[in-house]
Amino acid sequence: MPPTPSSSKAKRPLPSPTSNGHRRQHMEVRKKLPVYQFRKEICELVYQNEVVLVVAETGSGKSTQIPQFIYENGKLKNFHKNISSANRKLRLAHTICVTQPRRVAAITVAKRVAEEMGCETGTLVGHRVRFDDSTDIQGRNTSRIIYATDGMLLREATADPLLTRYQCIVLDESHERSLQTDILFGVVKRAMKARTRSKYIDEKNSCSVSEEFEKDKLIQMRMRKKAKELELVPLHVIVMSATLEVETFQSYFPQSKYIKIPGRQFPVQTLFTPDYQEDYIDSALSTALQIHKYEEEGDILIFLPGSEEIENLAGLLRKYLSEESELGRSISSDEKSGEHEIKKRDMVQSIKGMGTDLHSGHGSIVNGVLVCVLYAALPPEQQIFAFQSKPQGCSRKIILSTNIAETSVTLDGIRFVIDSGKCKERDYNSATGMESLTVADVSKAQARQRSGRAGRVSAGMTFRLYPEIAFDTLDETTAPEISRVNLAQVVLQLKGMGIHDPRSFDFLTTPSQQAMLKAFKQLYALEALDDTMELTTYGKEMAKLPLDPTFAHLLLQSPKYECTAEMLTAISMLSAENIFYRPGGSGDSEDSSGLSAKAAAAHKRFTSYEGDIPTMLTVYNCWRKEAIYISSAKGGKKERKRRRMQMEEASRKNSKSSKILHGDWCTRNFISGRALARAHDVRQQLSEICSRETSRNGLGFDVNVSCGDDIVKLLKGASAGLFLQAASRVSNSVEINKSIRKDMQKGITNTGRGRYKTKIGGAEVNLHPTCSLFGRNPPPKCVVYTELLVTKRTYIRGATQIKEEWLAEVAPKFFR
DNA sequence: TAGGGTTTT
Repeated sequence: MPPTPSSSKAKRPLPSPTSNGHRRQHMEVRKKLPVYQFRKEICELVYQNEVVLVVAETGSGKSTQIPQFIYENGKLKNFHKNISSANRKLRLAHTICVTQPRRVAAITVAKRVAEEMGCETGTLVGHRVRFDDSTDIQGRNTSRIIYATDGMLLREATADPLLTRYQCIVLDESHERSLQTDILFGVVKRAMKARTRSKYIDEKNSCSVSEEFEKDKLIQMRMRKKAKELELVPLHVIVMSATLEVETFQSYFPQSKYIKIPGRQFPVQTLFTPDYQEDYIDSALSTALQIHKYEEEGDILIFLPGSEEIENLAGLLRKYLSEESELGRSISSDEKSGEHEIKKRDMVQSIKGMGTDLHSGHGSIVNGVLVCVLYAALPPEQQIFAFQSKPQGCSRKIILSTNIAETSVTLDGIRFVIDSGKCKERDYNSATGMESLTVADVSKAQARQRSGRAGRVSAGMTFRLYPEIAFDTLDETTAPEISRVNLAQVVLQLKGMGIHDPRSFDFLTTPSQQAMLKAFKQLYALEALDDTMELTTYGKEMAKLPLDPTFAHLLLQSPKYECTAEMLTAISMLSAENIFYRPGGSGDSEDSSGLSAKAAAAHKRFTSYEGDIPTMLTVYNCWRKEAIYISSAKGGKKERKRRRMQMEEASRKNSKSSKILHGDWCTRNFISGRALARAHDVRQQLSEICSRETSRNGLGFDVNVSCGDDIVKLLKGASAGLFLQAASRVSNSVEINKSIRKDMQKGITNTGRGRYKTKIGGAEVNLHPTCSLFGRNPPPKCVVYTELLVTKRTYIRGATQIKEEWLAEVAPKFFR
């Protein structure tokens, strides 16, 4: 059996659950996993210690097996002998919660474990992710092993900081150091300290003396008292990590014990280039062609930083593969016949039944090689080529991917990895408050992770497009996300949990004080915090919303401007991934350039003169009017089947009307169906929270208040919500006139310029080309925006036109 | 005028 990382467990064909025979079969498979031999040792460690660190490489089976060992061993349950029968009835602290950084992993691993245990998902084993909670279907509290996203457990901790339901928390994939996992570390430690029966050694006690810190100590004492009253059993924590970063975790949990479990990987030979490469695209191209020429079989995975590089290289590969083969053929025939003519023939064949009319370029075979691209912004229909097995007549697959293939998805059959050594990295400058996304060197850990992708099916090879001395200079690990983002939402979240001073929160890696301060300032400006940095009533409302503070404020301002229904839609759409699908590509194939024109034309009908907020409304409203969609957000298999039938029925009924199915509507309009569906789900969740009574932890306002066609109300609402992010056009007349004259000479009539200066901060920014205002002539004098990001230039996105004088009206404290 | 890695509530 090849080693398989956790997230793909459920993809393997499995016998159907429930029968004893099948359970036995599963048992055989389980016994072969490296982790199985350690089951007794693991259980003993967990039983005797409150924190256990498990270091296990890919393919050990840790994610699926360890929670089952703990459950089956049952020793932890013995703690319950000591608790009162009343609490036993409450079923407190019976459950094991395993957190995952990604939704898909939580769902698929839960499914796999349920199959191994011979039950349906949602019974003994369940998953809990946003919009999809299988543990909620058959009455609460049935699941004893819950796989949840770490964000979901974090939300739960807001209402229940003691994590009363759980006896054991397993923090999986800790080495990834995602924002949510990192916060969860502190939250779990807090609950553990309150529930422990032994004295907790607190290494942080001596270093902080702030008043808030004293308040936090008081709260900790109260939590301890409550835990005692509830007779809560001690909380056991298992930290699972794939790489050896034990020291970091051990100094964080000084009382922890640690166990190392071998993984199951085939050996991967690593090759470096002798010198630094000037152009990694060119270098990747020749490496891939050489592998293809000299190596018998095995698929190739190439890691590149972004979609642009990927589409470029894909175009080059297709071109060279067809030409080289032709060239090779003509040279060999040349030797015999002396002919020099290189025949040009169309070598590109479409795979029947796989491609859509739209994007056949992505799934095409060139001389027996399937070149496919993979990045998150690519619609799922386009991504499938990378996952499907090779079609007939195809001997090799070359996949070009971003770091999505590092952790988020698994690809089968990879024997060769080509690593550019580059990735796009998000960073945050707390001095300017600007986020950036730029090409950076990968870390050693990342490079190893990439190499590992070649050793899943058999021994593999990895080709690093940089010299070994360059590898030695790389950072050991990537900086944790918490040190690279705007912390406003983190601070709001911690405040919402009743942590008075987030600066003294027990972080695994404490973010910079400057970044913290910046977040405080932003929240203060939004009036979420008062002069004493205490959460205001308004701040408490903001914390109830699963949104960035900017969007939370935008939504909470909407009732005042009578545009709640509209803002709900706009925020849901803007906080989703890219709604508009723009077929990428180098433009070297006619196919792709024609497609981007088609997409642009399709998008044009949604474009509003006033900018992105009204544009998003138009897309959503058109979709509601023209497409048939039934949400599949909640419910199990049966429920989904029922909904699908409902949708087909609706489609039949609507056959006479102009309504079409969701998928067709999205394809026709070059809209990402997944993003739109998600936006719809987000909208439903937000409006549920908004309309729920305040006594039930809601916000208690009418979500149906609409401004109708009164766009001024909407734009004023946008001004009030986004006043911190306003910018006015740079009107350097000399400069503008010069460029207009130049354009006129070139015959360009569209002389609109989208250059702005932010009202607060005074940064020079540009309208991002994906803004609906991009290209408007003349561009608006003043805009508000939802995002500011530095890539090749400093861009604002989500821009909407406002009137400058409104700012004084909506935020008099800031503008006069 | 010219373009965004990945994730989550």
